[in-house]
Amino acid sequence: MLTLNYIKDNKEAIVKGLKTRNFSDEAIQVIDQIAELDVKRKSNQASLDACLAEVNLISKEIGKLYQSGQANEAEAAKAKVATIKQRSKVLDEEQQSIASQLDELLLSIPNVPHPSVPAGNTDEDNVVVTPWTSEVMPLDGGLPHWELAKKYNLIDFEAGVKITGSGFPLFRGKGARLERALINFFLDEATAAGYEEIIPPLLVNADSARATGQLPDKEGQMYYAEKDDLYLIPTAEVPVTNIYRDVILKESDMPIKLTGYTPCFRREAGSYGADVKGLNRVHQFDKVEIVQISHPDKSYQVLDDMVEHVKGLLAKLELPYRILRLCGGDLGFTSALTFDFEVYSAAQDRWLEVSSVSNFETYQANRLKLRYRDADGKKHLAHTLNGSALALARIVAAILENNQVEDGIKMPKALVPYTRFELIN
RNA sequence: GGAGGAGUGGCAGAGCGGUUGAAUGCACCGGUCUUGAAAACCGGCAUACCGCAAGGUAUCGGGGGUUCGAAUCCCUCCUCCUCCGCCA
Repeated sequence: MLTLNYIKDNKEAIVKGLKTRNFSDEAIQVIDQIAELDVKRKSNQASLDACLAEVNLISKEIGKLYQSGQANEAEAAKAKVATIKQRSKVLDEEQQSIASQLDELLLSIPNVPHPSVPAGNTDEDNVVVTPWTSEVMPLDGGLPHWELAKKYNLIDFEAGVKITGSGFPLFRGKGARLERALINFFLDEATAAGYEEIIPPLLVNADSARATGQLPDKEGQMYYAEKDDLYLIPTAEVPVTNIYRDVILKESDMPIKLTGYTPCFRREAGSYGADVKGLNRVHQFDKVEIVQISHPDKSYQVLDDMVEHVKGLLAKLELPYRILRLCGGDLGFTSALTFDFEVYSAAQDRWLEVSSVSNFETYQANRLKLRYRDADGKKHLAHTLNGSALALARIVAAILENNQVEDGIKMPKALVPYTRFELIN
């Protein structure tokens, strides 16, 4: 969330940002409500502090009175404290109510979009920044991946349905091998680019989910283990970024570069039909995530680096892709600027989102309480960024569909050392 | 799962109802001394909020309670350690 000070000092910028996100004028009034509540909060806190100070002072006197045997005077002082405490109790309740109202309002404000974020309502309005990049042109048509999966016995969707339910694919044989090859390939590439590999827990507590912004606004997206009050991670971003929750870094610690492979779990209630066919949208998928914690001055350079990294992966996989700059309406709640990567699927004649690379600036860091100390010893919020490098299920779909040759499916060269086979047939 | 023990500042570690936001040591920063360094000595050194400041308030694993007053007593949750049980 945004900090109170930022909101007070940058009202214009926030209002403009909320408009980019298509917030209504009524919704934008929260900014003023927050400012008013904050004034109330300060004056109430001052009164409360004064009360408590008085109680503390008298209590010390009572101690001295008892020690010097002046019990009567002490009793009188106690009575005085009792009246003050009645007042302080009221003030305290008031303060707690103000704090929770303020918190609720603060949580309702999304991140301020970067100036380069285009206006727009839906994914139709996203701006294509890299139109088409591929050395190989895909075949026209061909079979969609769910048919290829069946033909070559790579993915058994029915078995997944029986074992768990719809949206839980079961990979087998060369399909499983391809999945594992991709995971290893992505991790090796990230490691070569200087990212430290992490294997995090797959369940997280509410504090962690809140810190990266999944709670409260995306609660319904996560699987929840009620008995233990834990959430299945929707992305490695959650556990990996939370490593640095409540941490004060040295300036020289940054940038911190982390990568992690995890399965990702998403409830994704709602949509049915062609959009969710096969691997297009599943409840469990594998993903290699890259995360960076950056100095605020460098974060946009870091974002560019991460975009370049993802470009490199897609180039090595010889997949045709385009990059989109997300418009205000499609931008994630916590993000300031996001680039989506989409891979073209000839068989389905559509673009599949395979990566999303974002700069959250201080928005996550504020919830995380992730700060660094500058040369003068002053503390500032760091910037956090992350991106998929890459999301597996759809990449598998794209590789299968785009590499159909007469006698099977040809693996991209870069992947062969990992798959140890060149052809699926 | 059962039985015990423990959680205090960056680390180690005292305090176990009153002037303790917290002794002491180490680490760290500044200074004196020195040609320089070490040693020695002097000073500084938690976080958040409010305040121009002086200063005030809160925080001794989290939450709640008792009390005029809680790091200290009670309840509860969490974490760690030891032993037993179970187990990939």
